[in-house]
Formats: sequence, C-alpha cells, structure tokens
Amino acid sequence: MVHPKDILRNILRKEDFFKPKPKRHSPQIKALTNEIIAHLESNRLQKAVRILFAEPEPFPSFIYARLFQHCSSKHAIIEARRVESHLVSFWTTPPIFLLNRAIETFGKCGVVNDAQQLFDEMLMKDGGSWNAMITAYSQNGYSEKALVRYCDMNKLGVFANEITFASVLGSCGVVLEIILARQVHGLVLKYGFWWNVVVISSLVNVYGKCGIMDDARRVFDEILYPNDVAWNVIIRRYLDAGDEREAVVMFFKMIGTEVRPLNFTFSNALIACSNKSAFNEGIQIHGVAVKIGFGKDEVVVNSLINMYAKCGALEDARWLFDHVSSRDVMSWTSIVTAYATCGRTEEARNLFNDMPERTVVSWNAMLVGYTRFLQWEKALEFIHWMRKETNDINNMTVGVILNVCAGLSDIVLGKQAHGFAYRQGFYSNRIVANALLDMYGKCGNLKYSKVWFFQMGDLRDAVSWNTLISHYARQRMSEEAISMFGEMLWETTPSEFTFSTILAACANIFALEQGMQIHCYMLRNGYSLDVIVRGTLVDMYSKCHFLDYAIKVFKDPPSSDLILWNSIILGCAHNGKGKVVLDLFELMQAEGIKSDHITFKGILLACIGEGFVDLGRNFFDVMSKEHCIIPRLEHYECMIELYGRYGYMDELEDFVHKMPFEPTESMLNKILDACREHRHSKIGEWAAQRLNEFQT
DNA sequence: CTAGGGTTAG
Repeated sequence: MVHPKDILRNILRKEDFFKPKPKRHSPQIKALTNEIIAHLESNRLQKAVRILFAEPEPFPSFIYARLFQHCSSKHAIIEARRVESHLVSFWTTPPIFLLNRAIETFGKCGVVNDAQQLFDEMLMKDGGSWNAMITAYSQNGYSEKALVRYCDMNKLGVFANEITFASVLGSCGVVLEIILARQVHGLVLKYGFWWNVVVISSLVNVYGKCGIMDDARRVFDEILYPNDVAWNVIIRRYLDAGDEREAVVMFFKMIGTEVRPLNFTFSNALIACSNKSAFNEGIQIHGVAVKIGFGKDEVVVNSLINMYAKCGALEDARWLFDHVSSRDVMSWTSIVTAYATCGRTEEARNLFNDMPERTVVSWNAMLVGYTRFLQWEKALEFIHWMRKETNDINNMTVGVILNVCAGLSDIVLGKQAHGFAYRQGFYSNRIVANALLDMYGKCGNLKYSKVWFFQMGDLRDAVSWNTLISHYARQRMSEEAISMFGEMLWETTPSEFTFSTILAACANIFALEQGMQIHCYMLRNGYSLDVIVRGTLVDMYSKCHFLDYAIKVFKDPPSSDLILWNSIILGCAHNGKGKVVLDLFELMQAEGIKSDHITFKGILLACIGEGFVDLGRNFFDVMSKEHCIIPRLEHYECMIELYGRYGYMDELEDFVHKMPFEPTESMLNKILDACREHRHSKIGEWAAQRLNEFQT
C-alpha cells in the first residue's frame, strides 16, 4: 500500500518541474543577505525588511523564511505584508513553501483576510498551503471556516496529514462538531497517526468538550507515553465535565509518572479542589508544587490563592499573596475576589484601591462581592466610579449592573441599564438577556418580562425559564407558574432549582395533586432530592395537611440540615402536632444540630397549639440565654398570643411592658382581643389608647 | 518548519 505521504511527495515532485532553476545570487545580494541576517540577529526587523527592498530581485529563499519567522513572533503585520509583497513581486514563480510561510505568518499576526487572499490567489497549492490556511482560521477563532476549508480540501482530493488533523480537531472542539470529529478519528487510525501524541490528545480534547468523557478516557488510555499537554487535556476535561474527583485523581496519577506538569495543570487540579472545597487535597497539591519547583510560579500561586480562599482559609490566601515575589494583575484580582466573595467587601475594596493596574475582571469581582452580599447602594456607587475610570466592560459587568437594578427594585434605573446594554452591544448575550429578564421581574414589571422572554428566542435557556417561573411564584401567581412548568418541559430540561420553585408554588395554593406529580416526576427521572428540594417537599406536604408524607421525606435519608429540620418543625406546628415538635427539638439537641430563630418560632407555635404556657415561657428564656438567639418580632408576637389565648393576663401585661421596643399595631390588636375574651380591662384600656394613637 | 492544552468573575 502506498502511504499518503508518499503520494503527496510525488505530487510535489511534479510541481518541482514548474519551479525556476535555482540561480546563483549576485555578490551584491549576498552582501545584503548578510546585512539582513545581522539586523535580525540584533532584533532590528524593520531595518532588515528595508534592506530587502534595496534590490528588486529574488533573495535566497531561506532569508524570507527567517524574516517571516521574526514577523510571526513579533506580530509585525506591516513587515509581514512587505516581505510577502517582495516575494510575489520579484519572483517569477515564488516557491510554494515560502507562500505557505506567508499564510502562516498572516495567521499568527491575526490578519486572516490577508492569509485568505494570498491563499485564494495562489495558482499552485500543496498540502502545506491547505494546512497553513486551516490553521490560520482555527487559531483566529474562525472554526467553521476552518472546517469548511477542510471539506473543500477533501473534495479536491488533497491528502490531509497529522497537522491538518490536529487543527481540524481543535476547531471541532470549539464548535462541538462531534460527527466530523468521529470521522477524523477514523481517518487518524486508518492513516496510522495513532502514535502521534498531538493528534491523539486533540481527539481526547474533542470528546471531552462534547461531554463524552468515556470516549475521551478510552482514547487517552491508549496513549503510550502521554506528555504534559495530554495530561493537561484529560484533567481539564474532567474538570469541565464536573467530575472534579477524577480530575484530582488523574493529577496525582500524573505526578507518579516522569512527566513534569505544566503550571496550568496545577491550576486545573487546584480549581477542582476549590469547586469541591477539598482542602486537604489542595494542601497536598501545594506541597507537590513547592517540591518540584512551582512554588514561585505566578500561575500556580494565583490558583493557590483562589483555592485557599474558596476553601475558607482566607488567612492562608492572604499569606501567599503577601509573600509572592512578583504580584501581577491576576494575583491582585485573586486576593480581591477572595475577600469580596466571602463578604469582607470593605477589605476587598481597600485592596482594590491599592491595585497598581486593573482589568475588567477585577472591577467585576468587586461588583459581584457587593451584589452577593446585597450592598446595592455601594454597588451602584462603584458602578458610577467604574464608568468614570474605564471603558472596559464585558457581559459580566452589564449583567451585574442589571442585578443591582433588580436588587434595588428600581425600574427607572433598570430601564437606563437596559438601554445601556443595548447600546453597548451586549443585547444578544445570554447572561445579559437572563439578567434583563430577572430585572424586569424583580422590579415588578412581569408583563415586560414575559414579552422579553419570548423575544429572547434562541437565547432562552433553562435559566430563563427558571427565572420567569420563580417570578410568577413569588408574585403569588402560582397557577401560571405551574402551567409554565408544563410548557418548559417541551423546550428544555428542568433542574432542582425549577422543582423547588414549582413545589413552593404548589404549597401556596395547596395543589397537593400537582405537588405529588412533581415529586413522582423527580423520582422517575432520577433527580437527586437535595436538601432544598426536600425542604420544599416537606413544606408542600405539610401545608396540604399530608403530614405523613412530609415526615417520610424528612426522615429518609437522615439529614442534619437545619433548614430541613425547621421545615418539618414548622409543618408539625401548623398541623397541630405540638408534641411532635417538642420531640423533634429534643432529637435535634441529641444530634447536636444548632437551632436558630425559626426553630424557636416553631417551638413557640407548638406551645401555643398545645397550651403549654409555662413551657413556652421557659423556651423563650432559654432561647437567648442558652442558644444565643436574640428574639425577634415574631417571637414576641408568639408570646403575646400564648399569654393572651390562655388568659395569663398579668404575665401578658408584665411581658408587654418589658419589651425592648414599642408594640406593633397587630400586637395591640391581639392584646385587645385577649382582654375582651378574658374580661381584663386594665391592659386592654392601655392597648386601646395606643391603637388610637396609631390611627391619628 | 507547521499542530494540540490554558488562571481570575457567574
């Protein structure tokens, strides 16, 4: 069998026929050539090119190659164009390989149009020309064009080689072209390129990017000696696929081989630890990094800062930052992010102010910190400052600006931000579009939210559906929310977030039937019942007086999540199972679960239901004295209800006068009712008088 | 000689 490479070689040999015979260069050209080399060696590209134009005749071909090489590494577009123009002007037939170099250089300089023009004008092309063109497309983000060119190449019968395949697979990975990638996989095996690490790791990359980790792993395992990039690819793909565990496992497997990791591989492993809050593994990776000499690598240190911050070890992150030898924008941004995302926005801001230079990401990090901790005013002030200082914004910035408008429920501001997003050209970005949807909903303009929702078209995703449904649910339009859920199933897949929203809507209107259906849907389709979903399920069942089911969901599997315990406690309290509430509370103590103000609200409600006045008073005292929970308005309301309902009027009077704040209107009404019921005029008169003051 | 991977925000 004839190897395709040989066929290619034969074709080339035929083309040699058309080449002009190599001619001797004049002594003058030789002198100029030496001059060019001298300039290039001392890094004077411009002068070198100028000398080239001193003579309108061909120079030795290797000099063009060297000039192109310099243009590529310096991104020198003008010089590249000049060298190419000399080549095509003064040669009768420029050698194909030099034109290929020109195409590559244009590609590296980011001027794809120049590359394409030259490619289209070439009368003679070889496989290298196609490779150069395809690579130029794929390196500049024109993945579809790269793939189209590859198809043209096949149609013309030009053979692809390993370089073609590597580029094509890279583009397939960007546009998730799995079908073409599989075809290329077949050709790679057929042509016998299975030994080529570059090609095979590109395959691993495509499979991983398309979410087919099983195939990615199978191909990876067939690499005899994976190199650093191959390991990096498989680890990164596990990370993106959400399999952080396997990413870390693979990282340590790699450490067991001779291959020295890349700094980015450390980053990827550390990100995996951050996502899973795997502090111990993170520390081990830190140890490895120091041991094999990555302790001072900026990329690694920045990732370590992030890892420590995300694992809650802010002080360790700070220590690293303070001791890093050379701080760059990214380490500054990392430490600002660390402080901002854990709510220490003040310290984050101080660090931010000290930054020698900033990027959009640094600005955004601050903004995200403010919004996550609901500091809307500060966020707004920051936005104004940001707009004054820099024009650098991206979709993230616009999204957060819209979040701030939503948080402030300021529709006027929101509309301004809407216009801003439109003018800045971020209208067709998914994050921005969803933020816009959310903003109109939170500002109370649900009507426009819905209009925009339909206008979004292809931009609409599961997040958009969740957003709109949650706004319907939040604005007490539960029926609409539930019917939208039905429509959602036609277009996209619901998430746990969707289910908890819908279940809450069901609970609002006591739609037991639908609630149960949702519950069954989740079980049938293998959704995990996380604590949030279980909490809403418990809520839904107990609101619909289906306490047995609520308890079943609560019990299995056992959980130590406080919110879940609160849900069942409130559920029992509202269903008149006060004694169960007290049992549950005892169990909670035994399990060592810390209670909060909601737990105690449930307990007090239970005492009201059962008429345990002394017990209730006792719990109210214990709450602040032993559990360090400051009683809130609703706890005081409960106590007033408790004393009032069971006629403990002296205790009631004493309690009300000792309250650290003025009684509210509804409290006074409650007191008045109790006084009527139990014929106790003294405090009743007082309450009536205070109520009158309220009305005037 | 050309080719593959890639940090910080949500």
